[in-house]
Amino acid sequence: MAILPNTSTCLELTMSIPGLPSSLSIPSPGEGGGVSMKDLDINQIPSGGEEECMEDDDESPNGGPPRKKLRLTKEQSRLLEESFRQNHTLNPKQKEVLAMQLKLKPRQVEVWFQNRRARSKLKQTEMECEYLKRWFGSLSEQNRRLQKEVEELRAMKVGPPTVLSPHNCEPLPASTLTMCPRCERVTATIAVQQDRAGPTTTTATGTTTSANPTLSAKVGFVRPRHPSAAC
DNA sequence: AGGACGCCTTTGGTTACTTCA
DNA sequence: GGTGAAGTAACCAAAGGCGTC
Repeated sequence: MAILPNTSTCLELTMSIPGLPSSLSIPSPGEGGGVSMKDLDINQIPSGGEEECMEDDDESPNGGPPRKKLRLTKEQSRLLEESFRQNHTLNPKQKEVLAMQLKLKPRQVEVWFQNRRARSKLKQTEMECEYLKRWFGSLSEQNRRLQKEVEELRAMKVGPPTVLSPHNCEPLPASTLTMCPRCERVTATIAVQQDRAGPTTTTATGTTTSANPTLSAKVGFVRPRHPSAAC
């Protein structure tokens, strides 16, 4: 059975649905019954027509009837979601069972899982994108603060921070600061020269502190969500 | 080699919403 | 202001190609 697509009106089914009488028309929203297209379950199988849902007539190689659009029922979606929560992939047996349960073809279940995985991944990517944006924002802010601090230090005519070698405590050029590839923290030792208060030497694996808060130099940053607490 | 499977991209149908006469 | 047609965007099932095992 095939109903010619009728895209000009929503009052009639615009696709052929196995098991659905061809004369079936759907009242528009507002018409008697108050059933909207969205509420209407076009896959609802009329009594006696269940098997036809699995009818293998939608493979439309060249020349065949136009592809049909299936809309899963709420119950089917719910069950699929439920089983997706338990397992993101199905083995053939699970697929078969689920398909039987849902009165769908195994291929349909397979496709649903495929699309569902894709949606999950998209969502995940979007979340990561948001996270990176926020991280970038906080780094920019941190950078801005540090620049400001540098300005302040320069204004106070304080010499540049001296980095001491962890081995012999000899001063190192700042360019030899190394960053841990894993946690991205600077691991050099930093001595901040201070007027009057004398040098404050700290290990700069994270933040340095100083008696004078305005002279504290934050070196490196703690990347959020780092898997391990310590380097 | 070839079959099964998953991923990716694209296609096409449906629906909700907006605009305009 | 209410109404219906046309246009548009978003969503999603499905197809097809490709890589991997």
